[in-house]
Parts: sequence; C-alpha cells; structure tokens
Amino acid sequence: MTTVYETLERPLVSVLARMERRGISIDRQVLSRLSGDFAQTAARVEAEIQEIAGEPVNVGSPKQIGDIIFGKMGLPGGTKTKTGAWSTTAQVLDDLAEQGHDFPKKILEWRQVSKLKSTYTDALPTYVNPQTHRVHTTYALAATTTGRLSSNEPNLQNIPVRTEDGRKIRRAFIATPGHKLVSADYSQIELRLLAEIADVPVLRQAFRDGLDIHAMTASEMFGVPIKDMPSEVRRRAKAINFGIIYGISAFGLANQLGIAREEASAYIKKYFERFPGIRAYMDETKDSCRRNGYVTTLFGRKMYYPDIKASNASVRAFNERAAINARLQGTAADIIRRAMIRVEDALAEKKLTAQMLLQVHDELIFEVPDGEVAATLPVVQKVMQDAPFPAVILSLPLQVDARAANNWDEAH
DNA sequence: TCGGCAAGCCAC
DNA sequence: AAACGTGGCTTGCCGA
Repeated sequence: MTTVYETLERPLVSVLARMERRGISIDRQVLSRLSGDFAQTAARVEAEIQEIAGEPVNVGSPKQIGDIIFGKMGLPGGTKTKTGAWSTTAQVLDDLAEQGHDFPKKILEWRQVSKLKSTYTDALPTYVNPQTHRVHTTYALAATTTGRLSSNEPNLQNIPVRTEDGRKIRRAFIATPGHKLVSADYSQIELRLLAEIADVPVLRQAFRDGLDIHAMTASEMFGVPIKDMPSEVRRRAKAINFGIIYGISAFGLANQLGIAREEASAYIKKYFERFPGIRAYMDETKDSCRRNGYVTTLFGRKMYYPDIKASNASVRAFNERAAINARLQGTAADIIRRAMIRVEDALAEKKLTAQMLLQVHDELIFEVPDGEVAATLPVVQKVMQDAPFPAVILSLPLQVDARAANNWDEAH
C-alpha cells in the first residue's frame, strides 16, 4: 500500500511541523499556585506518614513502603513483583485503604499530589519557549506499532483529566485573548470500529440508534433494563467492552473488576454469545496474523507481529492480544490522520483561521478567534466524521463531539 | 557523575 | 498485580 505513505504520511509530517511550531499557551501563574498547593499537601501528608511509620522513611521509595506495610506492619494480601520486592501499586494500596488502613491511604494521597507536581505543575513551565511564550511538544510519527502518534518533551498526550486536581492542571492550558480552544473528539471510535470490523449487528444498530453503548451491553448481558440501570452494572459492562478492545483475558478482566476468574470467564462467554461476530473476529485476526506475520487496518496498512508464532506461550498470547487491539487502534489512528491532513484546507476554503494545535489520539484541539467558533465547529466535525471516505465506507456513523471554551478542561 | 533498570502512574 | 492494548515521564537505586 504505497498509497498510504505517499498520500498520508508525507503531508502529515508538514501538518505536525506546523502544530509543533504553533505551540499552546499555558497559564504559568495557575501552575505555580498549584505547585505550591501540592507541595503543601505533600509535606503535610508526608509528616503524617513519618508519624505512623515511627522512623525516617523515604516516601518516594516503593521498596521502603512495601517493607513497612507488609513487613513491619504485617498487613495482609501482600504480593511480590517479578524482582521479589513487595508490590505497592495503587491497586494494592487501594485494597488496603478500603479495609480501613490509614497508612496505605496516605501513601496514595502523597503519590497523587507528588505525581501531579513533579510531572506537570513543576515541569511544564520549564518547557515554555522564551520567544513564543508557548509550550511546543514534539510529535513522533513512527514511534508506535499501531500507527498512533506519540508526543514528547513535553508529552501533551497525557495531561491529567481524571481527578479534580488533575483537571486544575488542564485548566492552565488556555487560548490566546480573543480566542477559544476548540476540542473535537471521536466518541467511542474503537468500539464503533469493533462493531464494523467484527460485523456485530446488535452493536452496529446500537451505534446507529445513538444508544449508550455500555448500558446497552449491560442490558444484553445481564438482562437489566437500560432505564434506571445501577451504575455498578454499567461499570462492569464498560470494563468488558474495554477488555474486548484490548484482547480480553479472564485473568485481566478478573483483576480489573475485582472478581473471581471463573466469574470473569462466564462474563466473556456470555459476551461472545450475545454479540456473535466478536469471537470469529478474534480468531480470524489471530489466524491471519500467524499466516502473514502482520494484521492490517481497514485502510490496508500493515502492522507486524512476527512473535505471534513464538514458542513461549505467554509471548504468543501477548502478541495475539496486541494484534487484536492493533486493528482497532490502528484503524482509528489512520482515520484521525486523514482528518488532520484534510482539516486545514477545509477550514481555509471557508476563510476560517482556526489553528490546529494538538492531537490526543481521538481528539483534535484548535485555537479559534471568538467570532469564528460557531462556523468552525461544523467544519471540523464534518471533516473528522467523513475522514474514512472514500477509501473506506463505514456502515455506521462516526460521532464527533466538539465544544469551545477558554481552557482545555472546559472545552473537553 | 552518568546511564540504565525497576517501579509506578499519567493519558487514550 | 498486571497474562487487558498503545505510549512518555519521574523517582529511586545501583553499578560503571
């Protein structure tokens, strides 16, 4: 498929270069104030941790924390990492915190603010370019096996969004005065591509009907009405949907949901029954990857997984899951690349001056003059929705949500 | 002092 | 505790 390289990759390099050169504004005062807040919280929590420990402890050392929790304090449920150290991941500490143990809870709190401070509020200002007063990331076009971009120095594709403290950092990404940030993102693009590629009638129809896809999944699997569905039921279905995209295993799903492996197995079995096409899609993907050494996106781009034939069973299984995921993640990557290549001309044709600044896998961020926002939104949405055309005609619509605000958090 | 690995965690 | 996919960044730690 030389077409992909000639018509997509070469222009994309130029598009990315323009995005890198434009950069994005951050509010250094907001970040500075947040750094102070985080420092204060970290210091307070660290003092409480030292108090409980009763001895000097380096809070940032997982090894020391593990020795205290599972050695000295003798809390239950300890597991070891592959090097033999006590594991102290967030999941482990969360389990202990839920059992009422204060120490792991405080470690979690310390880690959260420390992460946000060191990786974001302290680091981002050091990337502000003195000439432009903006932050300029660098995109790597060929760094991933699936065709996604990656972003570094700084990575602007992993700005926090999950927690309230995290969103405070996102609010520091701002538009120039007289402008708005416009964020446009594909809704559930990988699940839509799963419905398309695996040819799952129920799933495709659900997307055509605009249903809440996780609620629909829960309804199909557990026989619960979509109306007034308990959030826990929907949460499980959502975890299963994501698991499917990632090349599910009963082990992984059990860990994710905190249920027994047997129960997770039953869920997967039920899912395959309710959504005919998924199992065949997975089997066909593995078979063709074993035959050819690669899998392809809907656009024909190849992604190589030669180790899918490895003699080691766990290496083999890993490559099988990666190959299953790659067709979905890779096709989504192709689609947003096509949109990025087309959107500049589409805007120019309407005399719109929006500037594309960032790409975050299924999201594009633009800086737009206040007076052009209303006209810009539908142009961006249409280009993104129609991006597969004409090379690929999907049997279901791609939905693109777009909104404008003064900062990235409120636009997202 | 530097480089690399391990552990951990942020995003999609 | 990652055998549920793709990345990048930071800290601690250890050996050269």
